[in-house]
Amino acid sequence: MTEFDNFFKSAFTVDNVIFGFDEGDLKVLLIKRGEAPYMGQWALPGYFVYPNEDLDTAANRVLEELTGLRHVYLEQVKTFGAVNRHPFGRVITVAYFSLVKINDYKLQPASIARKAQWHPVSEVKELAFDHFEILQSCFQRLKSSVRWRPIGFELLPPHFTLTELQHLYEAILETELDKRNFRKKILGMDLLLDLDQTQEGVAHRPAKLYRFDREKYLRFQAEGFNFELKEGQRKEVRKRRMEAV
Amino acid sequence: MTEFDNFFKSAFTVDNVIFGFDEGDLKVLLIKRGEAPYMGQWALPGYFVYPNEDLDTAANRVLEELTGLRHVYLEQVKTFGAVNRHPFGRVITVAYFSLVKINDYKLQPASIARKAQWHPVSEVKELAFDHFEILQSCFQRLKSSVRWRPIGFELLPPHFTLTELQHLYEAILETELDKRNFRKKILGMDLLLDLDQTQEGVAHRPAKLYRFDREKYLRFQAEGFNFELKEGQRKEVRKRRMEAV
DNA sequence: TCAAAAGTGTTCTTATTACACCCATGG
DNA sequence: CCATGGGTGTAATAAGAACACTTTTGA
Repeated sequence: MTEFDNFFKSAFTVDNVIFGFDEGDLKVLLIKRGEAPYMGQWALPGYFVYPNEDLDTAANRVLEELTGLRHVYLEQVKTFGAVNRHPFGRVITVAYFSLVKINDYKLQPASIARKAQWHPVSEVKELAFDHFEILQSCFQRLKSSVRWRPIGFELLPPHFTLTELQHLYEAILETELDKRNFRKKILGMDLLLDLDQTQEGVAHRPAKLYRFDREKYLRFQAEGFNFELKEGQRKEVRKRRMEAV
Repeated sequence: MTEFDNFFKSAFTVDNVIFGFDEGDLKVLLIKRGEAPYMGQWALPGYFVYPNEDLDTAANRVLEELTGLRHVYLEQVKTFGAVNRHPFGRVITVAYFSLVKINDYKLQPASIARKAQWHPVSEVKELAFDHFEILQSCFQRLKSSVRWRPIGFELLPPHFTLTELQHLYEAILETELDKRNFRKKILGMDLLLDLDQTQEGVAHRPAKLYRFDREKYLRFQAEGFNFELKEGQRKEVRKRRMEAV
């Protein structure tokens, strides 16, 4: 076993791209680093994985220490391991993204959280380490995941309007969707529960409130359900597709 | 920096699910382990990542040492890091799959390759470490990737018939495709170059040979091309989909 | 009564599916 | 002349895309 000893000198971390949705914008929770390296720069929340800790556990821990949230949607995206990506030595990082209801988020007292702040994804330009690249990868993955699984709901409060849901999809997919077509499709999926309630205190006709019917979704999944939300196609861009059978 | 020293005691490997296509079957290249742990069991080719080596480089190295092949399609899939997955200590592994033209493969003299062998993916039941789980993940990823990018060609010789291509898709997607619909779609994508050649030495009408027009694909990509090959739908299974705009 | 957002149907076009026969070749 | 796989078209159905006006509420 001694022949392998030289390999047991590296470390790995998890980094967590925590997405939230607020004021019509997709946001990401960043931390202002209080220590070297990259002191003073914004970075993704992340930490070393403890020796007795699984990767998913570590990602959940990072999330919980920062936000207090548990049982949140979490997806492993990609591992980044450029040789010199970390000044302390060889450190590879496993990138995750998670989806939180932004109003559930309470700043935790942990020191790491002292300088945490939500940033619109579209406005983030630079981050510590290779975190900007990680953010890009996770955002791309979110875009694609959201079209195949009904995970968008994880970003909304339990009760939401169809317009809120549409704005969420528009923010993630970076496109505009047609209101009538969107509603037709979403309601046609039969995954939203009409709560027979309406918004209150809005200066216009109040919208109906819905919630995601998770139980029904699980049943559909068991039957081979296929959730698919396509990217909006700009009229000018003719799409080439190949679909066999 | 000493506070982190305890973290720099782990290692990471890459494991490579090398897919090939032969005799109508999707195959995976496995190695019979000649040393502990799991001596005598079939395993995925993989090795520790060297301290000065990027992850992709390591995956390519593992592939080249075993097959002699370079410049092969390679895709990172997922990182596996269960605490006790490796008996030597904390070792996480970054799983890749690669696609090779099985006839290009020549067994390399490297000792690691001494017991390498192609196995039909569908017949693999058990592997060393958590490699069976890794194989499953990579196979699922291949299934999904092959529908979105024209990577199937990587598994075929440079010149192929439409029937060969169809069989390849059928093997990967584990479904049957309709010959006429398949051809209509594939040819309609305008990505195959008719070589004005036909098969020779077959006891039936010889099929035309095509090759993948990579240059045209790159041009299409630049223009926002969208390659999409859908899963064949069984008639009995009604598909539920949601597609907005 | 106005502003603001909610809500709603139809038509057109495109893509998918299902399906069966003739063709060219080697043995 | 037969066995084998190659090659082809059309019609029916389903999904996607485009598009504009009425409704409800609070201020």
